[in-house]
Amino acid sequence: MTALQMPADAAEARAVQDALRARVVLDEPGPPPGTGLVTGVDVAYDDERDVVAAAAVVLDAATLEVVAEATAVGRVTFPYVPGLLAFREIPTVLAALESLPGDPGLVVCDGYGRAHPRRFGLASHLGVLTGLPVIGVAKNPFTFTCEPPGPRRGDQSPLLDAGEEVGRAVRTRDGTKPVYVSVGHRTGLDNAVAHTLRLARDFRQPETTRRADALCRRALREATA
DNA sequence: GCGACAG
DNA sequence: ATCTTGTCGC
Repeated sequence: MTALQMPADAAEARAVQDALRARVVLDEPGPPPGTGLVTGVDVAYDDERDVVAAAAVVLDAATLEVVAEATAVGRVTFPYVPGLLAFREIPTVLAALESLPGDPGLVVCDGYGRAHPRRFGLASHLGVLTGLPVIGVAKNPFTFTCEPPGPRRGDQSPLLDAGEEVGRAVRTRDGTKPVYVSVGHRTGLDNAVAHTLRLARDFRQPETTRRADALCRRALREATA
């Protein structure tokens, strides 16, 4: 496990990303969808008090039942800067992941992996630091472009950065806005999309994200109260 | 120079 | 991310 480097400013943060990018593994397919464990991670903030809470929720990939969960609370140590989200979220997310009783399996996080100005978004960063397979599922296209996917669940279209496919817009529910999937670490894009569709069985967002979102909000509320 | 911009 | 009521729809 590589330690997180906390840069002093944005320029240093970009340098860290450029240095770590070479460690991303893109030639592994990743765990087969529907088997083993999948872990959702998410973070909630109280900007008034500078408090951040993270949650990691482990699901059985076949049944989507919760099998373990952990939370961590910390101080905000980096501002939100587009392209540098990882430095704001990762310290507390790592603490939550390390509190889990066992192996997390595939990690699913909010935001992007390869779909990033320097090809090193949150999902890539988290993957390199932990060594785990990680994918990113975001709720909007960031700075990238794509044709709208077809209207039905499972329809998808490439997410493009100057003509290069950096992710996929995926319709997880008929007639609802797509989600944006990209690879973080040790996972292929087609497999990441397959995982996303299995996890988004009942709602637009993956069940991992929904569970982690609810848990980190609760942890923040309890830490702040 | 200006606007846009994961969470 | 977060601030926030009611409201439309399955």
